[in-house]
Amino acid sequence: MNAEVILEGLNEQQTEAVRHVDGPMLVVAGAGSGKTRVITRRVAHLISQGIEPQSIVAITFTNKAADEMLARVNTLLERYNGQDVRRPVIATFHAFSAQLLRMYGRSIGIDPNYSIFDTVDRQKLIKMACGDVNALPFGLTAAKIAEFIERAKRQQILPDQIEQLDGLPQYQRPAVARIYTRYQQLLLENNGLDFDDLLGKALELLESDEAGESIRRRYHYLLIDEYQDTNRVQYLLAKSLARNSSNICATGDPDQSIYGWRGADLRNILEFQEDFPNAKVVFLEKNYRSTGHILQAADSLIRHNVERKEKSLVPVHEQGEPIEVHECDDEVQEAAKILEIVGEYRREGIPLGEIAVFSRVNSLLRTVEQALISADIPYELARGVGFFQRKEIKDLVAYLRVLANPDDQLSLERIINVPARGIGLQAQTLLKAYADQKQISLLQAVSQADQIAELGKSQNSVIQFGSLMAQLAAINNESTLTTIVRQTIDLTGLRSCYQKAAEKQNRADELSPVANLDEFVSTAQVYESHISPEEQSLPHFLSQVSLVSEIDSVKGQADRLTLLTIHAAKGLEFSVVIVIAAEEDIMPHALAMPSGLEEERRLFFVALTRAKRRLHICYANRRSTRGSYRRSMPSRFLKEIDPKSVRGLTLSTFTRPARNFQFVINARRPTPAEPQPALQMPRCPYRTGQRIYHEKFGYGLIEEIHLSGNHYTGSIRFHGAAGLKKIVLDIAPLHAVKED
DNA sequence: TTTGCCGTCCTTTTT
DNA sequence: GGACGGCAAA
Repeated sequence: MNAEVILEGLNEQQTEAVRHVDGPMLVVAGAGSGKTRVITRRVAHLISQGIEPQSIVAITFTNKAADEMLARVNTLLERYNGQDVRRPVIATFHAFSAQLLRMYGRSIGIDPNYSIFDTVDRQKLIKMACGDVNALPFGLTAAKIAEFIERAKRQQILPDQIEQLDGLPQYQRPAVARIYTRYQQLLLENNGLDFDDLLGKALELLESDEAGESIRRRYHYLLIDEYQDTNRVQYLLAKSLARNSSNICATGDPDQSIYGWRGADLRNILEFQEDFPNAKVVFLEKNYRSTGHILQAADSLIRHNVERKEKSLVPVHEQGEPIEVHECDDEVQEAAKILEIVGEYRREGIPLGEIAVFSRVNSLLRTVEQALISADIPYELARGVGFFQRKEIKDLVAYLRVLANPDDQLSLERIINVPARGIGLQAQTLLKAYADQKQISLLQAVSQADQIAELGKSQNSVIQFGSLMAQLAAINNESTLTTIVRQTIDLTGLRSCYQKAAEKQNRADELSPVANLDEFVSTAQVYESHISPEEQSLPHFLSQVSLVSEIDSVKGQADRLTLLTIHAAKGLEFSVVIVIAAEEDIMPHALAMPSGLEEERRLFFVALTRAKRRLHICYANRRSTRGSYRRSMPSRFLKEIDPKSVRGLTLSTFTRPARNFQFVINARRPTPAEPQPALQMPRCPYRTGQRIYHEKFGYGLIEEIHLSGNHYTGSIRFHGAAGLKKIVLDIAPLHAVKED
């Protein structure tokens, strides 16, 4: 056995981390310091030391990272001993938890065929719960309630402890607690788990005597990447898993913590040494990714964070070119600028796959997308409405979910009349009542349709549907995955129904629903050919489908430009990076402020450090959002970057004599409940060109006014005022101006 | 039962 | 400016 291959090309600190075998270790790895390399090498190293691959668990942040790591470890091991070895477990927290629950869940009362309920399913269930407990807290939508429940679960708050949940108004707590309770019941009845349940139940499992111990006996070496983005439950999960062995290796970078809103707790990484007192700590500070200027820019930016452990980025590459900032009039010009920049690099021979465009928000990427389409530049976008969110795919998956988990009533309700087969709302209500009364599942009620005379005209349809499901269940028992999927598409009539719809609209492009269904078949095929026989069950496949994210589908093709949100860009690198919309209210985002300033800064830091050689940042002076234009100001972060490493930023960018202020006039449209007058906006008491006086900012000129929803917005130009503020103009008394 | 139209609401980031 | 829910008509 020759360990040289595994340690080849590593620096001193990296080698130290890779060679560490037993006991806790924390690797604090700056951006671009070869962290992934260290983890993969360490896995290979452990195996080379005779440790059983199956006893190693490596937790990654995305499925994509997991796949890549597995591929890299395999390559290393092939080079190392030339033969196939059994694989370590490399997965996300969610996927790993899902697998544990499938293997051991029975011991805590979880049926291994459970469905995983995603955000959309969850909302539907919340709505049902609201109806069931007869509560709809004022001003809260199902989505908001779902968010509160999600947060409660992440903090391990049960319904009767709801008072511990902050952010929820006192008077709404009882109602939310009741909805929460009912929601959990509904999940149980559906034999379903939501994303947070996967983690929570896995923790419960690990804390149960019998299963917990056998899991700990099975996994001896735990590696966790992106440790700075773990939440409380994940942290407890890690601690519990490593309880006996203490073989936990956490890697991460506090400066790249960008998931606070999802419950990530920076303390987990900052207090690692207190949790594991004898932990070895390794710092990786040499940056192998970016040029000096890019690092200088990123470093000077992140130094503005107060809550931070001081750390440096030491460049090994040359200075390179300064980063470039581009001022644009509006988003159209910004898009043109992107095309110009991309065109230049292409002429230099840089492949499109080495170039990426980042945005703080998804919506702005769609504007860029339009420009790329018209310029005929191939691109890849982690889209908001991903493949698995498409209607036809969700329909198909719902069928499969019912097959795998007959208790999944939610999915059954989705497809009972899709394609339309004459089982309307009335028939469905009858069936549900029948099921309730007989204490059976909805699917069982369907199979007994011949005994429900009240169904009347629909009875025959329901009977036919019942035999269809029985037929599919039989196929499910005796066929391979791909066959099941294919047969489901054909026998249920999904194919023909979408085919007809397509013919009607006369659109047979590659994005057609039918093509998507076929695409799903090949997904199943790929899955089947890559996965070990014992994992080829339908539930297993479906949980994988539920846990994939948009970023997982980004393939990084050599001939395509990549469009990403900054969050999705984490962990990736590109030769050329173009960051768009570096503007106040977008980056930092208005909704994250003011408490989220440091996380927003870290986000911008992550964006900058993805670039290897060239970095471009664009901002626009005005930008159209939901139909109308709004003034925008360059991001404060641009000011924080060391000017020596920037080109295109002039002093005047931030010190213009006149400032534009956005304003809002509170002018509520009367609600229908009010007797008078008709639904009409009051006339705006201000007009463009009007001069107004503000106590603090002096005289200003109204430049634009437009109606937006229930109020008027626009911008005012004040002379000599500093910084961007939003102010509120009260409609009455006329001309009274208040600061917001 | 299905379809289409209209009003409302929201607009961050994702496993 | 877009998605979704409710409601009315076919």
